[in-house]
Amino acid sequence: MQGQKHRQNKAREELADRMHSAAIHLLRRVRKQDATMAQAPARLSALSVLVFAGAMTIGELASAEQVKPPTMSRIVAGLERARLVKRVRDAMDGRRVQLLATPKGTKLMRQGRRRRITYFASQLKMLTRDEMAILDESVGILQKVLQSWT
Amino acid sequence: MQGQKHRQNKAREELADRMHSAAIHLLRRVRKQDATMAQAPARLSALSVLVFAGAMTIGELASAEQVKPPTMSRIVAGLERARLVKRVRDAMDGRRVQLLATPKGTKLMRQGRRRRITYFASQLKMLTRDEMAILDESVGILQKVLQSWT
DNA sequence: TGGATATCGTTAGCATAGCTAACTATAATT
DNA sequence: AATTATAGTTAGCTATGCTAACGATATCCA
Repeated sequence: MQGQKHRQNKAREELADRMHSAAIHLLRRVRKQDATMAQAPARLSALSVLVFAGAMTIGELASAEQVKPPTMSRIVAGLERARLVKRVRDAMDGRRVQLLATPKGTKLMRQGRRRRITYFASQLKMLTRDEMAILDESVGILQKVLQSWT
Repeated sequence: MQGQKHRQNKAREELADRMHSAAIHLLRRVRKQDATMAQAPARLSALSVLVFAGAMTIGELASAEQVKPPTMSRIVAGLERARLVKRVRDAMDGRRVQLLATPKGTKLMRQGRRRRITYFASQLKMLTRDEMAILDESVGILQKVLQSWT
């Protein structure tokens, strides 16, 4: 039935719209906590990947961050200047450069993540147990959508 | 009871962490659709507020976008150059400048929003009716959290 | 083997977007 | 009228995204 399909499309689009908007506003809020870390957002995001997923090359990190290589090259240069990561030339392939978070980088990341998450979590105190459960379930659903995204 | 409180805090932090991460990844995906509009993200976001919430001043728009006035001043300059908004001096208070989306701006926004949302919405087709309902409810909860955010 | 081709990363140059400090113009206060 | 407050802009810094062009290294294949 055509009318029903149309209603379903509309429902999906309204939901998509609201989720999109909520995500934007959530990140704007949370981002402000990062100011205490004295590192720009793209750097913190890249460092986070290195700390929590382990060493990788510039190209891999660029791809993980959905950014072009020259952009990642510069982000890494900044992180290196701040002594948060170090480069190690690949012994097998001289073109490749493995990136490693330094102890300083790892420490900063863990502390920062903790601060950001704690801040957001404190805002969730207003929610009931049921509301928390719904949010919890919804994140799982969203993760599934993101994984199979084409 | 202290043990229970601790468990609750931990649950909140884990949830906050997962929501944070999901929001980041969602926006990275959706953002790419905006390329077709030939306007940068901050401009599209500001224009969106003007189109969907109506005319307002630079300061109000800056505050709505959680950005400082000089930043919004420049974003609006770009939108004006592209003839997507126009400025109208406030008759009551000569310091103020009301911003209005032009017909061109309104049209672009509606089309762009449509494209972005349609793209995201198409990814939601894999979900069941129940999963949609959970996401729907969760967005309402998140909106509530954002509204009362301190 | 050695020249062509492919890959990894960097450099250069452009536009956008965030900030603070300092400025202009207008309004409000005293 | 003089002072103070408010709205917006300008100037100048840093950061982040892109493409195009380049150097260095690896790989292919005739």
